[in-house]
Amino acid sequence: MGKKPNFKVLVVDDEEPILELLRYNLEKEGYDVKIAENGQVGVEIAKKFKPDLVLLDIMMPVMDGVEACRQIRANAELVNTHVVFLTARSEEYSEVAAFDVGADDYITKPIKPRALMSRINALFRRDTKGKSTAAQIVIEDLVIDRSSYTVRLKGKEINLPKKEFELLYFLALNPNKVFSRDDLLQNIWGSDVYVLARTVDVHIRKVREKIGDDYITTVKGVGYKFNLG
Amino acid sequence: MGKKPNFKVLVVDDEEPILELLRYNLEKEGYDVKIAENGQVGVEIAKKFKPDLVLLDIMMPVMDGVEACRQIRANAELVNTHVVFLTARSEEYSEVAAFDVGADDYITKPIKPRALMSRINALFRRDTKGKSTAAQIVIEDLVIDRSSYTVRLKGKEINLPKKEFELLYFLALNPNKVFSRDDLLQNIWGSDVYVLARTVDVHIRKVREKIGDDYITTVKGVGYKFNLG
DNA sequence: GAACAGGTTAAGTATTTGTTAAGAACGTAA
DNA sequence: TTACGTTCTTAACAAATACTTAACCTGTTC
Repeated sequence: MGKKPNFKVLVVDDEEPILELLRYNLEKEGYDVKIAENGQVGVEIAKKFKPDLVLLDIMMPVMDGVEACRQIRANAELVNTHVVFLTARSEEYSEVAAFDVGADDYITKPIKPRALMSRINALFRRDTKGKSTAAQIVIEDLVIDRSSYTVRLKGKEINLPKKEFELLYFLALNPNKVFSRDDLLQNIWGSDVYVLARTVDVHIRKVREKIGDDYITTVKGVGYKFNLG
Repeated sequence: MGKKPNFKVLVVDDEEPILELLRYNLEKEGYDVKIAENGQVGVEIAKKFKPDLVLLDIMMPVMDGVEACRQIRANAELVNTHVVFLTARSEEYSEVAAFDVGADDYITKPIKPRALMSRINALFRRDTKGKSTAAQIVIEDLVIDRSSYTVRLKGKEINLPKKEFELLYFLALNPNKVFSRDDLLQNIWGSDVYVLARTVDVHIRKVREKIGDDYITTVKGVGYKFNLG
């Protein structure tokens, strides 16, 4: 289904079935998943993998979750990593310890995949918020409104599909700056999407078809730009 | 993370770990937090701090929660302060007393931070809503009346079930703004309810069935919006 | 004119949404 | 309580529409 923008999740648990359950569900949601069977291995992988989220069982052999969390929190490269504990209902006391060590949330077993996914998605949603996005860009007769996802040209509303809208929005956000097709693919499609550069041309054409040829200029051999002035 | 508009919370409990657990979670949510270890200290701090919410343990040395609540309620400057009791499951008898003394809510230990935060946020949401909530929204032929929970289209009354009404109401309250299915679930269903995003589609369809297709527009790949203008 | 870059078009594929229906959950009244 | 009617959620399939590709066209440069 919906592709997540490259979010990486590390699952650390000593129970094989739980690892598989979580891996399956997370991958289905589009996350990049790695697993570890105890805290020590978990911490090692975390250092290399630099996950955005670690799901950490508390009771584990070799190194328990609380200690693993402490070590993760101690690593400067992992400051932006979320840590969520998985605990059996009985282990209530570790709750306090977990938060002391810097957990972001904790989830009690038995795990309900749907609820878990919902909470994880919410966690990342908060992250992605606050992106620098102008609510509205006004250039001459053109009004590009991100909150309503509409474009108005001389007051007349124009309907743009998602990719076309984002293409126009991105270019207009950086007027007079030329972007190569690859730049545009990176910024609008995302870094993990593989599509041909010429795909951009087709979208550019569709946008021009709707707002006219005046706003977007081709810089031959380089790319496209939105002109202002 | 999410900054709350300066809401102040006072936590009164004699157990250190619980105080810390609550303080940690509340501060993470963006609240301004103070703590007290018994009712007497709690009341004193409350008078100066003027919190928007007091989380009050019932069983405490020096002065118990019920008495503390009574004193808070007796203070004219604290009329708008919410009081929520924290109790062990066994202390059921105090429930009646708690509400008699003017408690707003009642939460049993062991405390689940996630659920607690959810309830607290909901409490404040109700507060802030009061201002931005229109009793009646009138758009062209459509009248949405929150107090009577009814919708009239061209004068004819239409019966909408709760979810459908709230969906329409929420969208109409923020016209022209696109909301993703997840946004809608968060705002209407609540942050602790886990249902599939496609559930929204079904409700949208039912609303459209009743008020026609003109008011709610689909923005493909993004979500839904109520159109105005 | 050959090589190259971009424009344009159309077709196939993929994705998203619409719609329906079944049953779970909920509330209410007997 | 049970029975009933309603509402909510899910799942499945159909329909709509967006996206990507590839092919062909145009114009420019050397």
